[in-house]
Amino acid sequence: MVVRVRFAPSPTGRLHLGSIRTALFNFVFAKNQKGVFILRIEDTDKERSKKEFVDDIIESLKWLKLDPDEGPIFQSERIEIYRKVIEELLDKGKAYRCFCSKEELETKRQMQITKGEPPRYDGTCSKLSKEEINEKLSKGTPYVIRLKVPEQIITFKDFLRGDIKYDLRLIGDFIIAKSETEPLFHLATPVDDYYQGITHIIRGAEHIPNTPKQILIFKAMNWKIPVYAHIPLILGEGGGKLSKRHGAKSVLEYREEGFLPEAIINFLILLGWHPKGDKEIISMKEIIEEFRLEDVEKRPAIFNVKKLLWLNKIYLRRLSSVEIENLILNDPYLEDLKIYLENENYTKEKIHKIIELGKERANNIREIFETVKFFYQDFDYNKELLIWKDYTFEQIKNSLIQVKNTLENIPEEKFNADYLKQVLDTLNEDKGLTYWPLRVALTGLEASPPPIDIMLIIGKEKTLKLIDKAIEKLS
RNA sequence: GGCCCCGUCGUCUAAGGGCUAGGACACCGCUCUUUCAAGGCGGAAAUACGGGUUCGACUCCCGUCGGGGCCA
Repeated sequence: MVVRVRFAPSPTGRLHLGSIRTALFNFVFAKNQKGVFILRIEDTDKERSKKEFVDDIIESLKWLKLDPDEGPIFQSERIEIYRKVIEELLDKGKAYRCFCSKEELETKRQMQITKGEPPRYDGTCSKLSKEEINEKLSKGTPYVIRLKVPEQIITFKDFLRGDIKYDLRLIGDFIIAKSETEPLFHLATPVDDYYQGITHIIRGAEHIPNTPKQILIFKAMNWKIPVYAHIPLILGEGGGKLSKRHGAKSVLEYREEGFLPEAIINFLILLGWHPKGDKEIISMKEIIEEFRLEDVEKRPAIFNVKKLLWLNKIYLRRLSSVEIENLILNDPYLEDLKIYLENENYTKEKIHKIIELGKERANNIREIFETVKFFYQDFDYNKELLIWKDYTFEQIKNSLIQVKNTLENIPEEKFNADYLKQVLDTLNEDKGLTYWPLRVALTGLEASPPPIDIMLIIGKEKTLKLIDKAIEKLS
């Protein structure tokens, strides 16, 4: 039998890392099993579902290369299917219309709470005769549709956790639809899972308590129950489910910040699963080969940004400057960085070198240019910054003058890394006296790439100008 | 509050009756170095607690505590 799994988000907000991880586990399992990965958009809540969030979901999956084999399938387009199921459930007496008003229900609920009973529907309308129902219908009394829930303990198997028991008496006859054409989550989901031939339901652990309700629909319709596997939640750094409220960023925000999809995938798969051995860096290809659903961790994992940063840095350093350039050129989310690639002061070759220098010091693509901004804009600094160790302004100034004179005498054809190093290294016993003020003069920063690399990019003329500026500051 | 899930370094995890409880991120130190980053070397750091079962428990069972989720 072919494995079929689905990722079924509601388009009610931007997709964050917690959700996309569910998609990733589904995707990886499907590919490992040579199965089918389906995208289903659960948009039955018309109030909260938005087109922009549907686009966000699709774009996020695309960026991370988690493309669905089927879908997107929209629940909002399948109302007719749910209607048929609801009618069948009503016909078979597995579900019934409930005409109780909100006020009635609330009073009953309060009474149950006072008595210390679990608040649940008491089943009044399940006892209505055909005549009573027809009468209420003809009067246009508003109603909802409830499922008849047997008074028993249900046991279902979770692929990761084993048997989970649930006392159905705590649920009561719950509402499965607001009307024949307005199905609720607990109806639409199992109906779709059945009709879309889903074999394995891999979803977040927050759905464990929902599972008995959905299984009841399967049972009422006499359908084969799929395998359920509830993967652990990702918790925010302060504890608590990862959510927008906890400051969880959306997938596409990470994209905007210049994170690499490979790093995000690598990071997320390691939250709850790990390959054999001590491997930390793993490609999608390897994940697909090695993934075993049964090896997935049960305990919730706390989201740790530092590790994501580390992984991203590793993937970033693997890219050549040309690859980084192409990423920027082809990603509309990084469009504003193009100005750095098209700067007329530098040749293509020099821009590649700038990227190379920035890349070593950056966590993500955007940071590359932050660390080498001095190549692109005028800068200023306090003259105190020029001071190396305990040297005086006078000594620093002399050092800079010495450097300047030396550089001035170097012919253009000898202005290369090896020669510059050879000459500058011998100027002072304490190399810091040469390089620190020079570096500050060239960058205005206390932390930057090495001065020789910078000089080769900006050229002799600009270098001398910047040194002059520093000398002037000290005069 | 009721029900459910989960408990190994700060974090992600490895070991599923016998190990000096391993790795990675982060942290600290040393090294390299003009600075930063990266690299190299080293360090500190965990089986929540209490009872069982067993010759032997991080591992199995029970309880407590703690964290999380769902419903209200």
